[in-house]
Amino acid sequence: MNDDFDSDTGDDDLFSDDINHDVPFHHAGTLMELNDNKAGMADLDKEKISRIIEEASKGSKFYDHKKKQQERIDAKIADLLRKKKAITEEQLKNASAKVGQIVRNLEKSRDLSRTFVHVDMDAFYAAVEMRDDPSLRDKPMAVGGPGMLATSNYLARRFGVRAAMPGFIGQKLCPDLIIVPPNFEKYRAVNAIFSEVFAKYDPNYSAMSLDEAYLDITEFLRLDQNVRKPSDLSHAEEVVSDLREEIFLATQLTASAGIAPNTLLAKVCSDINKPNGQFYLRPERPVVAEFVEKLSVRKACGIGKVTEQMLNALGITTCAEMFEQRALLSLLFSEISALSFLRVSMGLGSTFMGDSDAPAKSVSNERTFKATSDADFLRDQCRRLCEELSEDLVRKQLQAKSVTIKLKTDTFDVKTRVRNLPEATWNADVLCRHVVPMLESEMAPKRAFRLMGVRASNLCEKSANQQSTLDAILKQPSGTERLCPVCSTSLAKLSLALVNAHLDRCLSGSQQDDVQCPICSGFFRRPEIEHHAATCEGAATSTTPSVKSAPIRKRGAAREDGFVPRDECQRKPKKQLTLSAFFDQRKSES
DNA sequence: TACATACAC
DNA sequence: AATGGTGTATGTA
Repeated sequence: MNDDFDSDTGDDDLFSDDINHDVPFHHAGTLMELNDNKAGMADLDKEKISRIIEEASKGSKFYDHKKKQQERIDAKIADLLRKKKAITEEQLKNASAKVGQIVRNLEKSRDLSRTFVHVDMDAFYAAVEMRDDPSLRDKPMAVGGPGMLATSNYLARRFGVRAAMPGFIGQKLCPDLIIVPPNFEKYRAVNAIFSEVFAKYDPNYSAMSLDEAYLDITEFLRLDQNVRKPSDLSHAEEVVSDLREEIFLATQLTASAGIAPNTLLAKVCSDINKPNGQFYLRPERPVVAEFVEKLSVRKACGIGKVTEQMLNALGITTCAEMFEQRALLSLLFSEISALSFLRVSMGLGSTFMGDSDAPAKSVSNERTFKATSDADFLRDQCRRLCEELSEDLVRKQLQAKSVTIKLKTDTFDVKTRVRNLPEATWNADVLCRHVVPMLESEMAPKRAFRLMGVRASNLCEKSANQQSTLDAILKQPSGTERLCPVCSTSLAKLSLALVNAHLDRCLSGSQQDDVQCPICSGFFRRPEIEHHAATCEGAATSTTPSVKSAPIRKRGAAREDGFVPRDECQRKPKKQLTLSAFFDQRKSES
């Protein structure tokens, strides 16, 4: 058992380890290589799969961009190795002493007293689809669209088909692959069910996405009075086994879990016995030390593809190696990075859970489209993005003091331009007035874009101001031009009650199937709109567009596994309740 | 401050 | 026909 967390002075072999000094870089494999850092993909024919992916990608702009990107990373690595070469023994020795002190302090801060669980639903979206369509159960399938796959079932993974892979590549890897379009309403409903189970074990559980959450079950374990049958399992294991069983009973879906004394380790552990399994890491220092020693650095949350390559170039693949090189790392990387490496290599992680309702720092809206340099299209797109962003801001009761435009060229290069606003706003027109000029100064006759995005930042909570804003609208004498702050349609012809109804609806976010009446701007369910329109049209004096052309308010198309589109992963609508309450109050006043 | 990069999901 | 969207943190100049 290597138990050298305490060793404060650097290892002697730091000085003798010249193995990698002269190796330029050795990031492994081909450019488009399969990412197999994923459950269910350990023992497949990586060579063949990578070749197929490479074949399908070669020559594309995407591929060229990846190549350029990799060249930049290689240059960074070369830089790193040059820096390493320039380090003297003297410097290393000093660094060693400093790092030793930090290690001692970190060690003193180690807390093994709490029990964290990371729960991860197995191939969540795919599992839901298979549950509801038995004909899919014995077939390789994935959830997503032709553009991008959100997740795949375990059969498909055997072919190398995985999340974040475009559908057409998936088809090449697995000609029989069935691609099922996502149904987020359903996934959210399922999530709501097993979230109740989470809440039973930890009312403060922290959801990372629709299929993943952290729980701190310390308190639950303390209070748990259940008499359990004698078994080999520890209390924590029994409890988590129960939790997974409850999830299964409630949803017919399996989950995997990791149990550990901090969130970092719990996350790693949930992957070990996936699918439908759990792994318990006993909260004892030697156990943690041994576990972490063998761990690939890539498994740690926060160490991604690029950092992994840099560490690999330094001869570091495991956490044990990372710990050995702690002095070197403290010289080559920023303080923050070096510290986080050190914590990972010591098996330290967060022992409290992130504030689940921390205020958002930014809100954004972006969309990919067929690459174009058409100025009118781009301006139009820009306006649309601003309008949708505005809705989002109003719904969240946030105003922005800065706005950023993001543009991706047809060659996949990304540019962002930010502008500070004279005053905080959520108004679509104001956003647009600032964003469009930034867009225009990036447009050039030969430059085509494939994505545009708008981001609001420097946010301030606007609950107090909200009242005055809405008051201002509502208090305008009827007959003057009143515009809805959300959808900007004129509310001039509406009675106060109808204005309220409109705002209430607009602010709380309309449902997918709702249709907005082009005449009175009210929202109606599809079955009701025909009837409503007839009456409304009869009452209206001006000529009106046909109901068929009424704007159908649609949420963005949905994906999974992080590509949860707009609004898919929202927190509980706490704010909306207050807002509705506010309107209810107003309605009763009038 | 402004912008780019890395990362998670 | 052809590689996503949302959000946070960090590095750098």
